[in-house]
Parts: sequence; structure tokens; C-alpha cells
Amino acid sequence: MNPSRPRIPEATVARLAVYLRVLTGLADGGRAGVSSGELAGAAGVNPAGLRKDLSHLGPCGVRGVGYDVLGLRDRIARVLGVERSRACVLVGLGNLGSALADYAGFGSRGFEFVGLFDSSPERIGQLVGGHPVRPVTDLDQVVAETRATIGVIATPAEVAQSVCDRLTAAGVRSILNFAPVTLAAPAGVDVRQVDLSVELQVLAFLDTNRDTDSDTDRDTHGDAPVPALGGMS
Amino acid sequence: MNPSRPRIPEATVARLAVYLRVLTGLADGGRAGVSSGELAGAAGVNPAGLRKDLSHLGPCGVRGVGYDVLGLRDRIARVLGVERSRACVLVGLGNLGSALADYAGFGSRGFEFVGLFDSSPERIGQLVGGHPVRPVTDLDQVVAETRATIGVIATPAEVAQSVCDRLTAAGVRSILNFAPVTLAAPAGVDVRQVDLSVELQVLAFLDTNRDTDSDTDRDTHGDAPVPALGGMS
DNA sequence: GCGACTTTGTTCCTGCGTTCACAAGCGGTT
DNA sequence: AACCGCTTGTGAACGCAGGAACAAAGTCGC
Repeated sequence: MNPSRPRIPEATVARLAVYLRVLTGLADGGRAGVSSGELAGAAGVNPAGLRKDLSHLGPCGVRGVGYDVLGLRDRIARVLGVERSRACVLVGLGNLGSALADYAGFGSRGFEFVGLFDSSPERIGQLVGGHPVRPVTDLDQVVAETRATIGVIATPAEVAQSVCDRLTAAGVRSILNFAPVTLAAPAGVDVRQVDLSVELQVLAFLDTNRDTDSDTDRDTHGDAPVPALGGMS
Repeated sequence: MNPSRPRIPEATVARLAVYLRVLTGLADGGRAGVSSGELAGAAGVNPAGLRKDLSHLGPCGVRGVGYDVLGLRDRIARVLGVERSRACVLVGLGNLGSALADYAGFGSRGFEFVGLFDSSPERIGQLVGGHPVRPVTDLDQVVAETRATIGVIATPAEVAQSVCDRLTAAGVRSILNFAPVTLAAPAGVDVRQVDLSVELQVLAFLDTNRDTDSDTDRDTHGDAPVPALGGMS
């Protein structure tokens, strides 16, 4: 509807990224067109929700036919701002950081690591994913030169906040944090948190209480304040 | 409020895991009590929302005083089902899988990898994080023996669905998937997706449209990337 | 012992996200 | 050229999450 920038909801943005991935796969497979039903099935969402998501980009399908795979893919890529490669810096090259730097999927999805940083002297100079590891003291300079706006933190939790401060001071506007701490960043800087332990703990909860569906909760009626809970031995 | 099991919202469950992490840190630091305001600050949420989250567990604080750090920590751990170590299996020991297996944070947070699996013959027998890598053909047996209910997929995207099928067939009820594909799992199996590219693309979007807060729309003077977006053809 | 302050737990309300259902539009067919 | 089926795009209702304000309760000070 609104052609300019009607402020797309964040939940929709996250799904747009999924649609982009599915569309890229379809394009590589040679598919020319796709319907909302098929695309929604491949993305694991409701067809109506998918259409509503896409409606935020303006009309991009043909009624009675469906969506053009290449056109929709490029449209979403433009809206997400990944139509051209974006420069990212990565701090912390332990196991996780090395895995991220070596992950080829980023390069094909519009992201390029232009700087890898670590504080451990023995890692400096090593090549990870084709790029040399540099000391964190070079961070300001590299960010300024490459105009990187995205920073990824894969350090231990103890130093994550100081790294965040340094990144924001250097001009980074968006941060993806893998360290298990809640970062405090100045206003205007977006921080996204990926906590692997949190994900596992949510799974553990769903696993423990997986039977809330059928049997209508033949519960302990007395108001015992969290009595047993032990149950499953 | 409801003492039995009032179906805690998933968003609350995810935040409970964060509170648990913060509380563990406070407990290690020797703190005995904490207020909702301080805890909310450390977790990056609103104090009122934190109290509402905790209210799902029943009353667990003392008015006028605050919360007992150890008591609240144990209470949340019990609700999440991580009061005792849970058995997990991990499939795919590339860079990311090795990083996960080697991440000490899991063990201290209630998760233990009891089986590491890979299909590449040269990886089988290697020790990663203290455990030997086994062939995926042993997966059924190990899941049955250890009664593991949580599976982590860190394989390439092409084989993730088949690994998912194998895990569910073996009896795994919860799956954490790092492969960039949408998995189809039978009903009753919970799948959580962590897609690193999606996270970065959301950041890219927020970065591109970072000035949507103040409605006054001071359009980016000069260096406007993605200026009009109008030309869709 | 009593009052006042502090902090929790709850309730209301506003806004957002999701889903359902229908109208609008395009291609193919007769 | 008109009809019909198929698919998109949109409007409305429902449910849920988030935030602010208020009442209950317990402790500290006098």
C-alpha cells in the first residue's frame, strides 16, 4: 500500500529473510513462478500471513498466477538491504567465531567479513576463512576504513560489554551478540542476541510440559504453591 | 497464579532463561537478594514485565524486600526442567558443531552432550569436547540407551531434513536446528530454528531504516542508499 | 506498638501480531 | 467477447504480549 516506507514490523522482517532463503533455493532450481500456498508451505507459515507480509512491500504478485521467483527475491533483498554485499566485522575467534568466519553461507547471502579481531596474541595473523586475524586495537581503524556498520561478537561473556563499547564507539550501528550477556548499548544502536543456552532451555521446558494438549489438565485442585512438579522420574 | 501448570507463554519462558542466567551470575558473586528493578535492568527488560513473568511461577518474592537469589534461581531451573542435567545428542561436527560440542557453557547450564554424530568417515573417532565422534548409524542405539530427548542439528542444509527424520524416529522430542532450512517434523516434536543469516539480515534491515522512530522523516541527506525504491521493474 | 516506606503481585488498558474470510483482478477457455 | 476458475491483496475480528498504575504486604524506624 504505502509505497515509501510504512514501517514493516520486525516479525515480518524476520520472515522475509526466510522467504528470501526459500526463493533463492527455488531460483537455483530453475523455478520461474510460485504461489503463496507453496511458498508458505516451504517457509512453514500460514499462506494468509505470507501474503500480508508481502503486502508491506506493495503489490508484487500477479493475481491468478502467483509470484515471479526472481522478481520477488530481488524485491525482498532490496527491502532487507542485502542487494549488495554489506561489510561486517567479527570479534572473538574461538570455536564459535571461527565457525562463523568460515561459514560460506554468509557470503552468498549478502554479508562479508572485512575484519576479524581477537585479543589472544597467538591467534593474530592466522587465516580464518581467508582473512587474517588482527588485534582488537586495529578495530577502530578498520571500521572507519571499511565503513562497516555491522559487528558480530563471539567473545567470552566477560569481555563482551567492552567489545560492544568499542564497536559502538567506532561507529558500528548494529550488533549481533552470541555471548551470554545482556549488552547495554547507546540509543540508536540495534543489538540482537542469540543465546544458545536460552534456546536449549526453552526446548527443555517444552519437553517437560509437552502434554498440555489433550487431557484437560486433571490438576491438583488445592492451591498448593508449586508442590510436586517432580513427577517424571 | 495458577499453581499447577497454567501454560506459561513462550515469550515468558525465553525470558525466564535469561533471568536464570543473570541469577546464576549473582549467586556466583555472593549476592543474597535482588529487587525486580535491578534484575530487570540486568536482563534488559521492564521491571513490571519481569514481575509478571515471575507471577506465573506463583509468589516467589517477599514484598518490601525483593527476591532471594538462590531460591528464585532454583525455582526457575525447576520450571524450565534444567534442575538436573539433560541428555542431548548433536549431529554434524563441522565448524559450528564442533564449537557447540566444545562450548563449556552448556554443561554448566543443565545440558550434556551424550552423543556426537557425523557422516564423514575421517571425523569418526575424533575427540571433540571430550567425547568421541560416532557414525550416524549409531544414532538410534545411543538415543535409546541414553534416553536423550533433545537433538541438535548442525549439518549442511541438504541433509538436515533426513537427520531430523532420523532423530524423531529414534525418539527425540525436541530439536534445535542450525541448518538454514525449514524442517518438517511430526506433531508432538518441537523444533526451534536458529538461522544466523536471518539474524544478520534483520540487522541489515534495521540498519538501512534506522531512522523510523521520529516521524519527522529527515530523509538521509546526501549519501542516501536505496533512495526511492520506487523503480521496481 | 504504630506509622511510613519499600517492593511485590495484580489488574486494566493499549497496541500489535495473527488468522479468517471476502472482494478484486488476471489468464485461459469457449 | 464473455465466462469461469484461480490467486492475490485487503479488511475485520480475535487473541496475546507489553506497559503503566494501583492495591497488598512486609520491614524498618521511632
